[in-house]
Parts: sequence; structure tokens; C-alpha cells
Amino acid sequence: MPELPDVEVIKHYLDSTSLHQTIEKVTVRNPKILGNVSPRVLREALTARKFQTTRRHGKYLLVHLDGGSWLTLHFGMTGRLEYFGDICEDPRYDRLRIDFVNGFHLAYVCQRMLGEVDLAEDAESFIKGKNLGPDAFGLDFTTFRNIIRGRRGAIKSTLMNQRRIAGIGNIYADEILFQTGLHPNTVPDRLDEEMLRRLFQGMKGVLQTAIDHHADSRRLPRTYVLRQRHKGGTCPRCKVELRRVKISGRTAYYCPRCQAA
DNA sequence: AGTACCACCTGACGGC
DNA sequence: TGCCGTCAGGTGGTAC
Repeated sequence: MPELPDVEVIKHYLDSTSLHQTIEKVTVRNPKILGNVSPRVLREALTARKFQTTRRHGKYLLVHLDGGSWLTLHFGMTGRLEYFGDICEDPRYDRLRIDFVNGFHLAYVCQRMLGEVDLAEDAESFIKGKNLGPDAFGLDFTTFRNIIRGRRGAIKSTLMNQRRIAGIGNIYADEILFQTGLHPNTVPDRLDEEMLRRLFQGMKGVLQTAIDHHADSRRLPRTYVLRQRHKGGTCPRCKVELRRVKISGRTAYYCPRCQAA
């Protein structure tokens, strides 16, 4: 699930629940979700510390500890955070649990185990080490144009390529292309300035709207194709049945009438 | 440079 | 009911 808007929502969630509280204990319930850090090192880095601030880059959430280092969270396809008071509420698929001195708990929940938790010395070098491009939400038009221009593959692949632009995944790439009226297989090379600008504004608009609605697909505007992402789904604009096609191994949904090839 | 395929995991769903 | 293939919004590696 978690693409940029989802991670932004998770960031707000962590900010409003877990900042400035002393960590009492850390339980790694499944060490496979850890990147390069061992359970012991992670425990030592977090225990008796506090989360000071957070930042997001693409689909990564970075949590700054008062000790100086950063806890890095990636949510894979099924990851999320859950904050709760009663230990009996510890959710299923809890892979890592942080107990605060105040008696509350923060769980990193990840059913499919495709996420990753790690420790980094520095946020910038972490982002560089992951080869992430600029964050889709902080991007200016000139940078965007330089990234898109000259690409010879499908536009959707470029939008989803985290090395080029960080934060957009399969779902929101489809939505951005729908809102812009572009076919997912469009070759970026051929886009003129006008279309590039529309695509840029479409990207910003979709991300902002999704964040405003807590990245909850049920709350998104009816003009959004995202809610129709299922077999038999129809175009919210012209009502024609959506098409499905594989692009770089992922399923793309698009409207054959509204999204010109 | 771009794509196709596989792997990593767990679970839901439809067909037989 | 049970088995099996397919699919699912993540990334990374390989071969072409």
C-alpha cells in the first residue's frame, strides 16, 4: 500500500503519537524485517532515547533520534504503524514493537514482510545510499522536466522509478496519468512543454489531494480512477470500462477513451 | 537505457 | 471441502 501519500499520513500519525517520549524497550519480533542492523544494535540505539523529528523521502519515513542517528522505515506493500495503550491490542503481523515509558506502544506492522527497518547515521547519506531521486512532492518543474525529458520507455515506468522520482508507486502513477489524460505507455520523449506542465501539475495535484483525504481511497473524489481499480471498473468521466495492461511487471489501469495513446 | 523475469513473503480469491 | 494457480499498491538482482 504505502506510496508517498500513505507514508505522509503515517508520518503525521507518528508525529502526533510518538514524539518526545522516552523509549523503554524495543522488541524485534521478526528480525527478517531488519536491514543491515542487528536486533541488538537496534535495541541499544533506541532504548532510553526519544524520537525528535521525522522526515519523509519518497516512500521512506526517517525518524531522528535524540542520540543523533536515524531510524528508517520502509513499508513494502502491507506495512503500517499502530500506536496503542493496551498490550492486548498488539496487532497481528506486528514485526517490531517499541514500548514507551508512558505505557503506550508503537508497532511496526507488516503482513507480507516486504518492508524494511534500519538504522542510519545520517538522513542525506541514507537517501544517497538508496539511490533515491528527488521526492515527488518537493520537486520543482525544471527538475521534473529534466528527469522526464529524453526518456524512451513508458511514462509510467519513469514515474514509478524511485531512482528518478521518489514516492510514486503503481496506484498513484495510474491516477496521475488518468488525471493528466495520458496513456501509461506514452513515451516521455514526445511530450511537449505544455503536456509536461500538465503532467507535473497532475502529479502535484493527485499527491496533495490524496494526502488531504488521508490516502483513503474511499474518501477520494469521485473523479478519481483509483476507486475503480478492479475488474469491471469504469472510467469516472466517460463510463467506459477500464483496460488493464502490464507495464514493467505491474498492472496498469487506464481509460481507453480519455487517455490517448 | 529499458524491459522481462525471478526472488523475497503472506494471504485472498476463483476455478475445478 | 480441498487443492492449485493467480494476483496483490514494495524493492532488488539478473540476463538480454
